[in-house]
Amino acid sequence: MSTVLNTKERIVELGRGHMQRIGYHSFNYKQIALELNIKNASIHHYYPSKEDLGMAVIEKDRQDFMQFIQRMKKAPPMDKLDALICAYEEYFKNGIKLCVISTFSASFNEITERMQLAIQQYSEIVASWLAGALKEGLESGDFHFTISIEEMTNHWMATLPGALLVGRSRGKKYFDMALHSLKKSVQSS
Amino acid sequence: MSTVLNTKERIVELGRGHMQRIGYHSFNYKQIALELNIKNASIHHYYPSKEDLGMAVIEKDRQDFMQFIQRMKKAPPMDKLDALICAYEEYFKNGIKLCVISTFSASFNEITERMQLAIQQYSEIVASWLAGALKEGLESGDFHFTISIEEMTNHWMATLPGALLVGRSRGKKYFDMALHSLKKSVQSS
DNA sequence: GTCTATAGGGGGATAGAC
DNA sequence: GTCTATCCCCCTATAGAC
Repeated sequence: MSTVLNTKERIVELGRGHMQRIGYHSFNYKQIALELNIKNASIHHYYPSKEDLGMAVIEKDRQDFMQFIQRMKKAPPMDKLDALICAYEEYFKNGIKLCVISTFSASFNEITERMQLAIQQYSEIVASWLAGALKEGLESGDFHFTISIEEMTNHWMATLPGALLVGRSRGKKYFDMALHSLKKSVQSS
Repeated sequence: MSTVLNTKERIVELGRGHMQRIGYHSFNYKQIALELNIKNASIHHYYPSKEDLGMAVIEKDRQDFMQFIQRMKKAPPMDKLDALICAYEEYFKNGIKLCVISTFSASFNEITERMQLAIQQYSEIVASWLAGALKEGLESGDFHFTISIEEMTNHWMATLPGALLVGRSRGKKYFDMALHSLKKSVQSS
């Protein structure tokens, strides 16, 4: 399944990584151009404006998440959450990236309305999936918590990006601790 | 106690607000210049480089937090946490600002080492104070939780900025919910 | 589809007069 | 301290050749 990416796809992949590491606005075309050994102008051939590339990054991440949902469809609830946490551990390893949603949320007041809307919609997809997994685990007896599913969903939605931010300022120990606490939160509260 | 600010102080205050709303790099001198009815060059008189202003913002916020600590010194533990939460509610009201620590954490990979260090140190101050308040409440019987103080501290350190990010993408309802859950976390877990 | 060349704007920073 | 004027770099974006 190791797919060979064409130039357009590689631009999105590289752009996504840079944006997650340094933010949407600090990212610039030159970084990608160097890595792909092409010129700035060539990137504009695929993505005429930076907003186009930003939208493509959001869309690609959303599609990847939809595939993730599919892959985990029949997995036990705890495996679903573990897989999500694992994704965040990978972000941390690869340069303490933020997730795409928090990357654009951090710049929310300076991105276009189209991008804001895309992020809002993407957020709801993640939240819905999380709520589903939590509900499933609660009903199967795998999870034990007393707060509402909506609250627990929100708890996860806030803690995952929060852990990455804390990891940047306070280091890996506290990033790990936050994820560890998060996992425990579905086992008794 | 309503202090009249001089120009240098007003620059820091305005700069801090802008950085919290749109991020350190997106912030520029012109915005402040317009608000103060002075020219770009005049700001450079007070803060020769943008890094100087960034450092001043971090330092000012740290000092404000130290004063906050002093003010709350004799308050009951729950009042301390309430006051902290109240500060975050104010951030949300005033343009969904991020706190200063998460503002610079979001740009952590593209600020100077001096600024990174200042943010790291500031983070530890906040964490220490939080740990102290949590310990106090635990010993006084005001709080009830079973995880370690360090874990609960970290939980707060991650959730507060996480709530602001979630508030940006999902709206006030979920920001409020996150803070509400946070408050409950010291009352039974 | 990739290149060279360049337009065009933004923004940090400095020099020097007042 | 504040101004005008200007430098200079960076970055997005476009035009047009190959």
